[in-house]
Amino acid sequence: MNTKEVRVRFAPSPTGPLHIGGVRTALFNYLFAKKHNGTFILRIEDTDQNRYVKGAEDYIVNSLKWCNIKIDEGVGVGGKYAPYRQSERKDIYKKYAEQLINDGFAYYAFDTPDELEKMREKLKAEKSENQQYNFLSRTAMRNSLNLSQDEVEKLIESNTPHVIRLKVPENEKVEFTDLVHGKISFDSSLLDDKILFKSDGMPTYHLANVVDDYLMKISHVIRGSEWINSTPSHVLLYRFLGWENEMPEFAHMPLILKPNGKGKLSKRDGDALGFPVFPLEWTNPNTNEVSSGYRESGYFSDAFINILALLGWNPGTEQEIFSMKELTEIFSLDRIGKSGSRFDPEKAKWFNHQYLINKNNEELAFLYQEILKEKGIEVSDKLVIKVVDLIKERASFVSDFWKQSFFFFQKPTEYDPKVVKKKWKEDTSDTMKKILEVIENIEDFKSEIIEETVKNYIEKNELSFGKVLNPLRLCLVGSGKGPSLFHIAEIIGKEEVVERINNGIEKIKK
RNA sequence: AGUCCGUUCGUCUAGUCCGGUCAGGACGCCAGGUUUUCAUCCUGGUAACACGGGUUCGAAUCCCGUACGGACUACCA
Repeated sequence: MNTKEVRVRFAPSPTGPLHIGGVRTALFNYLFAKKHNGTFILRIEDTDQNRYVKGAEDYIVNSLKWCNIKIDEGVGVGGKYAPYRQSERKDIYKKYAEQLINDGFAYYAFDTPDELEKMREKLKAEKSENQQYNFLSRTAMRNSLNLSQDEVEKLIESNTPHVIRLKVPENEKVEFTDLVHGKISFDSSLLDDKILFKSDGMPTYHLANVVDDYLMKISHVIRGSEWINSTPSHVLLYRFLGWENEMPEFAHMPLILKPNGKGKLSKRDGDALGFPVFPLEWTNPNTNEVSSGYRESGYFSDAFINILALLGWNPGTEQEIFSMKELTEIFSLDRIGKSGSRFDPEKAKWFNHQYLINKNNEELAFLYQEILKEKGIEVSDKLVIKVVDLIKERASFVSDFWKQSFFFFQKPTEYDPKVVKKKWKEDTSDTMKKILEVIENIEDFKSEIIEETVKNYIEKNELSFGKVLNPLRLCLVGSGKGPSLFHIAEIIGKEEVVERINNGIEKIKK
């Protein structure tokens, strides 16, 4: 391991919302940085003007904020190596591209899209192993390797569209050590002459990311494994630019796969998979299509982070619940797995449940109050706290609270027919009438006292618990579910209990 | 098609580097227990080393091959 300062970057392109794979990449970078007292940088790779999506950058920043992934340096916060938006660094890249040309490692290419297509078709027809622009095919193309210097100058002066390509050598072994996968090697003959500079005056990702990583003194490049195949081109760039000794270390993380089996998870999956792929809800600015987010679906951000942290990484212990702080203390790259993982919505739910039951009642009540207000229910925080305490173990999300507790706030409007059929017998009305009397006589309407009184009555009259308590629950709740009947009774109060029993006697008929 | 990467219960995974406990945990599912009910909870159960060779006293672990999966092969990142 080297001892240089850890500086890592998360470098998304603003072509749309971040999906959970992107968030995980950001998270792993962040955790690695924090673990080593390093710096986490956000760099926006907006070199493709055509794919730019309005609002995407804000979305990325907001997502990281929600996740509690704090940006030390970069877009939105600034820093020593500003600007951090590649479109604003445009001029920097040109210099290096020209340096590569002067040193014989790159060249101008004037081929039109048409000509490129013809070349590929021709090679295909010849059953050539690949149709790349490479050491073989470039000899027949319109580029500065084949044209005279005069011609090249003339073409450039007359503003002929052109690109700058990397001159990839033939038959060289290009190797790098990946911190996740170990040594990976490629034969340079299989690499294509990557475009470094596009005809629109923008660099491509390949040039820009190498230049920026070097200038920003990035120590480790942690990214998805879809980048493995272009890494040798990057290694070549570091070498040709004379930066091989300062080259960052690479760690390629396994991809997050679609749960149905096929392929990597993609932004375009939206809600098609039956679970959100985005951290925050996203409205496509072009189509106005809305895709759901984890935040809006009721996930706590700390639970969400916990879920993501364990996708493709594990600490080697049996602990599964981790705070962000714990993660920053124990995270390490060498415990990142090699194979892709599928996201399991069921387990995600379980994680949220764990976080939910560990939250304090005040916080949950505060969140639940918003829902109650929307339903036009105005009740005291004190009451909601009591309710939450009784029902939180039965929920995975705050949004589950209503169906677990509506009966605290309103009378049942219907009675579950199945339960009615099973529990409401011929003589139940009479039993309820008697229970009603018993309840009406309770002075101190506390759950323990209600329970004691009712149970005493049952025993004294040789009734069974089920025969009394089940119909009673039906009256109070409308179904056969819910927390302790006596707790419910205490919270809704004697008057309400009496009213609901009367309603039940009247409305529930055999 | 080529290149690169990968493959342990249905899913997330431990164990692999440094061969040697009935291959461990979690989610899910199933059963039992607790409960006035439902849920939670507790206990138990279900279920995996892709395949074939080799090396070895012994292989999930090392080597080779096959199969399968994935990524990449753009003037996208």
